[in-house]
Amino acid sequence: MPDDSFKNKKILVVDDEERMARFIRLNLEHDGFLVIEAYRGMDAIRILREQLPDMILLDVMMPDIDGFEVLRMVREVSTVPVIMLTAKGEEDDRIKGLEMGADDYITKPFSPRELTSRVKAVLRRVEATGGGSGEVIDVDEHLKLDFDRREVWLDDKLIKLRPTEYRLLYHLVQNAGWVLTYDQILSKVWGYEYRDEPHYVRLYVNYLRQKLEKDPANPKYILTERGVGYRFVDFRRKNTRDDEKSPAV
Amino acid sequence: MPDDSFKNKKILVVDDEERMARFIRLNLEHDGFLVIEAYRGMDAIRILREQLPDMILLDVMMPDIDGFEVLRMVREVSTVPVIMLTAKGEEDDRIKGLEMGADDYITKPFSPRELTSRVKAVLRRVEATGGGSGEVIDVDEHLKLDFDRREVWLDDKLIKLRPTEYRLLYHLVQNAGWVLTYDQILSKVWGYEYRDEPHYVRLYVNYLRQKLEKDPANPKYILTERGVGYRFVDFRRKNTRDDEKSPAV
DNA sequence: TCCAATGTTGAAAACTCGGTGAATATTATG
DNA sequence: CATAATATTCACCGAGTTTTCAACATTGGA
Repeated sequence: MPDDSFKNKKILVVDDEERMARFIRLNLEHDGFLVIEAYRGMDAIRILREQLPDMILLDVMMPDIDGFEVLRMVREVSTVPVIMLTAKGEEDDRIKGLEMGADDYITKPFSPRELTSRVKAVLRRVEATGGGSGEVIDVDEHLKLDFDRREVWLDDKLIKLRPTEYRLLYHLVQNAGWVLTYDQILSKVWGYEYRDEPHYVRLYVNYLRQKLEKDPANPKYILTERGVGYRFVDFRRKNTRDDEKSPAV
Repeated sequence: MPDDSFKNKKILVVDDEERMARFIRLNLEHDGFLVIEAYRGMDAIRILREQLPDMILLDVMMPDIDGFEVLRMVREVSTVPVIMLTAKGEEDDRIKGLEMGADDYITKPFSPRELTSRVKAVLRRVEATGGGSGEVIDVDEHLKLDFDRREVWLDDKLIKLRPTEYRLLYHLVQNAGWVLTYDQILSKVWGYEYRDEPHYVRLYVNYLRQKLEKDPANPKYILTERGVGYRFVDFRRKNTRDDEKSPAV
């Protein structure tokens, strides 16, 4: 069965070796993806903003700006799924990449099959969690979020958020409807090494509630999951109950 | 950074070469994992049921039953994360494994660091995504479970579960149709040092029944197995062999 | 029947959460 | 470069929830 459910997904390939970038592009195009190539980290960031790709394939080893640095810059403005391309045997790179927010990694050299299989797996995973991006997000009639412009509007008033508040809100909203654990929030917003400081999360959730909630004591947007973490209300709620899903026996 | 967050995770190593299994065990134990060895596929399946490991390391190349066959059998009853051990260069094996539901693969030969890195990475990944298979679980027309979202629906009402109740329900449902002993439940839900506190299990089973069962005195979902433990009803095998004991409501 | 295993109740202990304010670090500005 | 403004870290408390613990009631099977 030809799996064209990913047709026209836009994929940005970042690799300084043009031969490799070309190789990847040909394979992905063969499977129906739209592919953009970039040969330097700076280009990648620019293209990310201009083209809003659905995924980034990112080589770790690059001259001027390396893959991790690019990943860091990407993650400042986007949650687009990223697959790192690492050299064989560089376990540290892979771990580091995952900790820094990459979604998966592929070890060079790899086969066309492996490439597309990983790419599709990550897209499926992300799609399932609703990793939308791009437009203004209408949470409800009062609250509107524009992550591209880094703006938060509450009843037509522009709310000023501090950087950490913004990052926290961002991750909560990107996972609206799903519970994020303290661990997850801390490692996404503060960094992996802050995993045992759940206090920060409470504090900043509190800040956000003071700024966004009509009645901060009875929050409507950021809900607490006692003993676990927090979840942003599922404002997308489009009958996720019983859509078709192949039973994975 | 001494990362002992995976301490006491139980890992089943399946490899017909005892030297290799031993090598893996020593390395994993050095990092605080509990390791069980199996040298044949059949043993693996049995141990999976008895010991409920948190992860399986599975050699592909084995005499009587090969790794893929074992993986198939594992996936029939469990979503436990599986890492395949493949020979160098056998790219097809890796792809096949991933497609069959393996979570990662490690190419032989490998270094101790690579081994533990991969194991931890997969555990982290699984932990982050709740380990669920991504589907809403329809127990019956009344009870629906969404472990991804940490939601329990009873007749379209969202049921609030406390963290321990949730963990207990999770493990019971993960093994629906199978009896879990007090020992197994205690070590999964409370930690293995609680093995002689069976009354905790009774207490929390009671809590769950109060919240989920129409008639908590005649439970339909969480069944007691006198002298052994508890069993979540085998909701996946509907209408087959219903003749055992189904008291008319 | 009797007894061990299971179910139920309630109160104490431990922990989580929201909230405040001060100390420290970072960034912007004259 | 010094200072002010802003942001983050950290310590602490009361209220409320969850877990632990113990005591008692009930059940099912030899």
